[in-house]
Amino acid sequence: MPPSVSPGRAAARVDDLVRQLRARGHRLTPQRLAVLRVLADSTDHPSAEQVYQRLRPTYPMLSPATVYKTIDVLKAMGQILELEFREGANRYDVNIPVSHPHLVCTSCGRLEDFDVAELDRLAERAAAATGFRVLRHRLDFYGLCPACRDDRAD
Amino acid sequence: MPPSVSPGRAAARVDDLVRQLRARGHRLTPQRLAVLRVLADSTDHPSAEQVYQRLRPTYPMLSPATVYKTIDVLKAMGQILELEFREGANRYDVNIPVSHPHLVCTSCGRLEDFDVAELDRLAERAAAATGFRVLRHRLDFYGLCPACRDDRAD
DNA sequence: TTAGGTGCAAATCATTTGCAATCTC
DNA sequence: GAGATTGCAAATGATTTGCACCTAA
Repeated sequence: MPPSVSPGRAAARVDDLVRQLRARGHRLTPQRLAVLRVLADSTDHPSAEQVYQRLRPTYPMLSPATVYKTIDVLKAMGQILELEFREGANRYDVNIPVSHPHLVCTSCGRLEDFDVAELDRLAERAAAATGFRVLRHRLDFYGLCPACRDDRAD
Repeated sequence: MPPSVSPGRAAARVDDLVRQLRARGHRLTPQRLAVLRVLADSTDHPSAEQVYQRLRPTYPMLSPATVYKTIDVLKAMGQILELEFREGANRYDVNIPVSHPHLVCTSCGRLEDFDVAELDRLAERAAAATGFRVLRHRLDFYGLCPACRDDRAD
């Protein structure tokens, strides 16, 4: 069973997203609502494929393309954070849709948040030093999570 | 004309890589040497395709697969840093083959180094706080480089 | 009624791989 | 001469897209 956020918070986030979709003239289909619910309920940064797999038992008619298209709409609204990976699928976070650091286990794929207060200051410094207009960032630490570290009997 | 490092430094790096290849029992073909030279001579973090294009005039017989395979060997030796991008090609740095921060222009693809002294400390803090064994990291700031910022008439 | 949405299947595109021919050592 | 390397072409795999049908508003 994948980890989830408190039911109340997830529901509130879904309501929030539904309101924003409607405000943009989007429709609310059962498939789209189901995708929103899975995303809002997850803390493990699922891939599109994982969202699809979690919904298949309940929505056998769902297609992967619909999951991707729903994610596209959320991206256009700036309401989902996409973590791109060339090998393996992209991972998503609809609960904290702005740039923030992560720890990534290169063995099992576990992906968790990690707070770094000074990041914004670093971004400002980078902008000032180079003349770039910095709009977002990505800070990932890659390695082995506790479980995978122990498996490798160190 | 792509930016390049000082001829002496690039040549020394090529010599270094050639030595390491030989030590591992690899052979030195004209194609492979040419790829090493382009990589060592570049500061703009070229993609495999860009390496291929830069060599085509001089080595019309070269194939993209050979560029990829040479990069694979360098990866196995830990002598090249690979920056993965899901959309667009991966970018490479053979001159500083360890994790270090970058600024990335999302408009023109410009990619340059940026030093952040406190990063190692942050990595240690992340490791201590979560139990992960942190092996490498990635810090990218995304935005508009000075030229692209001005183009958008702000 | 009518855009927007869905789902299938085909297309995309950087990268990888199988394999016969060709080189380096 | 042996084994690594090359280059072509086909395969891969996550994601995107075209399009006929459907359905929420």
